[in-house]
Amino acid sequence: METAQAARRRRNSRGEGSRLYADIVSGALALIERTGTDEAVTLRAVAREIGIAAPSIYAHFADRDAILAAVALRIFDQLTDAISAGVDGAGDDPVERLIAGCTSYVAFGLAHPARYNALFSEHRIAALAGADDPGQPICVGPDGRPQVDFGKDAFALLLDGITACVQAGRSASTDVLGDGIAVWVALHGAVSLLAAMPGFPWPGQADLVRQLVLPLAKVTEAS
Amino acid sequence: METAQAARRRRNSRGEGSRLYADIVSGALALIERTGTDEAVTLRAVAREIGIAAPSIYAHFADRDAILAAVALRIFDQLTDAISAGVDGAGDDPVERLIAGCTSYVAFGLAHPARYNALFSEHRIAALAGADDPGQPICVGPDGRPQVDFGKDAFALLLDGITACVQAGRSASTDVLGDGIAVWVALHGAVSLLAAMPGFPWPGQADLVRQLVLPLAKVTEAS
DNA sequence: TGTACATCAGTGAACGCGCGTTCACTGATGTAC
DNA sequence: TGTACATCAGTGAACGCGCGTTCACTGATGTAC
Repeated sequence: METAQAARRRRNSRGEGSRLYADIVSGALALIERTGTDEAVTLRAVAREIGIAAPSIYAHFADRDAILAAVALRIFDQLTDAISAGVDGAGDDPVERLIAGCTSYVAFGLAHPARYNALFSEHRIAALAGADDPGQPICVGPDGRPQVDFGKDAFALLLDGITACVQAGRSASTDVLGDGIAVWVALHGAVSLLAAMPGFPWPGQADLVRQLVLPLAKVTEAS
Repeated sequence: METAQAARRRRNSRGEGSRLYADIVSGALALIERTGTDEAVTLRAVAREIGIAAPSIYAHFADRDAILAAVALRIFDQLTDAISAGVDGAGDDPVERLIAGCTSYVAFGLAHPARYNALFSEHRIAALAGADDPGQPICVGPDGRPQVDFGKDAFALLLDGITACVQAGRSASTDVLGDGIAVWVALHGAVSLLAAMPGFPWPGQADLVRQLVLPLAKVTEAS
């Protein structure tokens, strides 16, 4: 086990205390990446990682779950960027752009399983009310519990992709939201199950993505 | 937090020491069910739960992961039974039987999220070599790591369901194994994502299952 | 320009807890003679 | 049939560890006068 700790960091100057907020998130992310699981994120481990005393965390986060929620928001940004990059590199055909975005989603999840799992760990959502980043998009769900529009940007990209196919006459979808949910569910299943059962003889990533997305997004043959 | 502990259990009589094996698995399962997560399964917590001293566990399990692996095997049996019951109660139409089995899978996962999550927790498979139940189906995966044919029975039921549709002319599948994998991936995604994001406006379970399974299993209209 | 002071951004020691693991042990029960 | 003994199925105390959390504190820095 890693016992080395970061060199003591320089104290932030006055008015910049909130920079520690970002450092704590980065430290937690580094721990997740290095250990492969968010179980490694404890207050003391994060403090060790970034070279501060453990109680200093309380100035910025109510508890461990608040840290993990902030980490999840950052990872969702990375995921959204990866999808955008995949779509942008895929040329003009709307079906190929949709497939490229979905492939990027699955590739991100399988290339960074620790990060991907951290997105969907238990009780992540309800904990977000504890974080103190004022820019966080916190809202209240239909059941009155605090909720964040987690993954909204990534999901919007998916809906855009299907809509573009419909407009180009390449998808028979009459319910883009419903079909988008089905595609998202299937892609999440692919990442989750392939990561959990690496020994199973899965088909290749690219084949699996096409096999899932084309029927669920109701893609039709090119005219 | 629960501090009560089970009454001290009666010592097993000679030659029946292995009954403690089953009691440990039951205790771990009860902990998972009560707390909602397999993080609650520690050697001491399991010992408290069933009224034994913690070191007694070492006679039957090498470590915590070995317990969780045995628990997962038992849960897979429960899941398989639930699917069978769903299929058996669905009449004669092969499509409806397939849908019923898939619906039972999703319903089991959402009704028992703690149990379902325990099936796919990290590193579950590699740990199985540590359990001492002689009847355990341990084999070696293509990468040389120990592996169990986890969920084999449940997956076989799914393949049977698709095959029956093909034979009745109700599915256009030409690759039952490949399409079965796609359906399984999607069903797993449904359970996993709906459980992780309860605040999202998901469609109803029955609708979602049909939406996923009918296209992925290449089900055709009734003639 | 000097200086007292309030505030910010943390520190360091200590607490009590549950954990995995070890060790020597105990007491019932079956078995060899 | 009796009895010594080996074995089985555990126990109970103790260890060292990392954890969350508390408390009083420190030292640099900006600001009012």
